[in-house]
Amino acid sequence: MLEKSHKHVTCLTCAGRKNSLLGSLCHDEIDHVNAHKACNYYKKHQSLFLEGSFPRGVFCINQGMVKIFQRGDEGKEQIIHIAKAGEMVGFRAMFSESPYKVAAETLEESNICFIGKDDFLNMMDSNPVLRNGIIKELSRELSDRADFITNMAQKSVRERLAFTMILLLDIYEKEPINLSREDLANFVGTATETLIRLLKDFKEEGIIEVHTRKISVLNKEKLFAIAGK
Amino acid sequence: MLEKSHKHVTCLTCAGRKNSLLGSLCHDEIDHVNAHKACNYYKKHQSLFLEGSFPRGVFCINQGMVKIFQRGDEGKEQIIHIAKAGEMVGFRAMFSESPYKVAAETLEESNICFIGKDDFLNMMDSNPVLRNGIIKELSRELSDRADFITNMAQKSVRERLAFTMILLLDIYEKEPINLSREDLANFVGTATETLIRLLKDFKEEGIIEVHTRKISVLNKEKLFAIAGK
DNA sequence: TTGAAAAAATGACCTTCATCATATTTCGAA
DNA sequence: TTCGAAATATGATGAAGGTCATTTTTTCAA
Repeated sequence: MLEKSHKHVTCLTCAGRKNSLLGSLCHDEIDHVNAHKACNYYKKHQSLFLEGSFPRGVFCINQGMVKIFQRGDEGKEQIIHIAKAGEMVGFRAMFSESPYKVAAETLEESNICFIGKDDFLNMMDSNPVLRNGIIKELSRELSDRADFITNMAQKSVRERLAFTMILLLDIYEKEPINLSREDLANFVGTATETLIRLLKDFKEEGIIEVHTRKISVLNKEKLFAIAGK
Repeated sequence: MLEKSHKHVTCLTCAGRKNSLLGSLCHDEIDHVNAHKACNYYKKHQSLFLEGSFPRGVFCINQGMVKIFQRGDEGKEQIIHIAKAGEMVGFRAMFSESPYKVAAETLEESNICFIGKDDFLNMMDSNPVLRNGIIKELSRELSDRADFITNMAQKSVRERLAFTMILLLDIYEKEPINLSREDLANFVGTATETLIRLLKDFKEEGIIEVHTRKISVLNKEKLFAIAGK
């Protein structure tokens, strides 16, 4: 259980920061962020921002997990990305100076800090390493999304599930994957029923092990083989 | 017919530049780009770069059209984007410092200039407007790709075709859409046969008019209605 | 601990769309 | 201008996967 008070989390000791976009900050910059940011505890299934709302800054995940998704015409969610500790969320729309086209919601209880738009932009102006890191990150994500699109267009649901599970292995690391069947289906881009049937197949093929909602991968190689490349 | 010699196209008079990312360049900068860039005439179906190759700079389309695509496992192309005059191509992979994950090929004869990586990066360092324009552009594209993914996941081929035709209207402006059925299918993400059948439906419904390969939209509103939102 | 609601699972059915085969039209080079 | 190749078009068929209905399991709050 995380600390529920809005206790200040300091960037200095933030475990995720080292390898994050803010890894390049000098002491002065960290002090400034620390002084100006807001820290918040989020329950499971709490919203960070909604589609259509206007970005006021960026969210920095200290602990927890956040799904980034779009709602299609009939309200079905399409999950675009799952962000974990150390990742920053919400800066894409901020740069494009337009309302969010995606929404963000915690998947589990989380500690998330908020850095105001002006503070962040000023920091970017004065810190070329941060700036270049962000450009690099945006480019990398564009490339990931091209893959995502091609997968969607050309692969079967079974192949996409394997691909998605490989992604989730990176996100959950040693932990078993802990997503609702619905969220998993909305990430793969399929119906919940179809997803459940495929999970059963994977289970019978010895690829995964399931304990209620938690999924552990037993055979990563098979997943790669199914996902193709 | 375009000029086939590798005659130098000057940025000063380049029609596309005003509204492009390079619109903010001052005289000195334009002179510098002009002096250092290479201009090339490309035939139809000529490659700018291949998946897996290493970015050495950016391509700037003076005239013509370029498809950006990925090849899936069985060699089928998925078109991610179609770039037209004024657009720059190839800078995403350059920033991410990794090989191209997409390929680029002309759809028609084109004049395309090339700016070397170092020249371009130097310019970005010294020109904040250019820099911010690029960050904004990258962010905008990320948002477009999220839409693309959601469409792929949740819409029928018919709906996606309508959506794609709306995109193509913007790209081709007053001109009729002039893409092979195969390219169109690879943009929508479907089989060529399915695409042809749907085009026939659209024709019978009075939404489009077809002269051999050229497609004119007669009823944009219906397209919007079919595409949904 | 229990009972109600949510999530997961299973079955039956049917639509969409990919695939394969083949015919027809268009294009481009000789 | 013609011929061969590529692109476009059409038909038949089947599989993948979506939808709806129902059951079973899990979760969570009283």
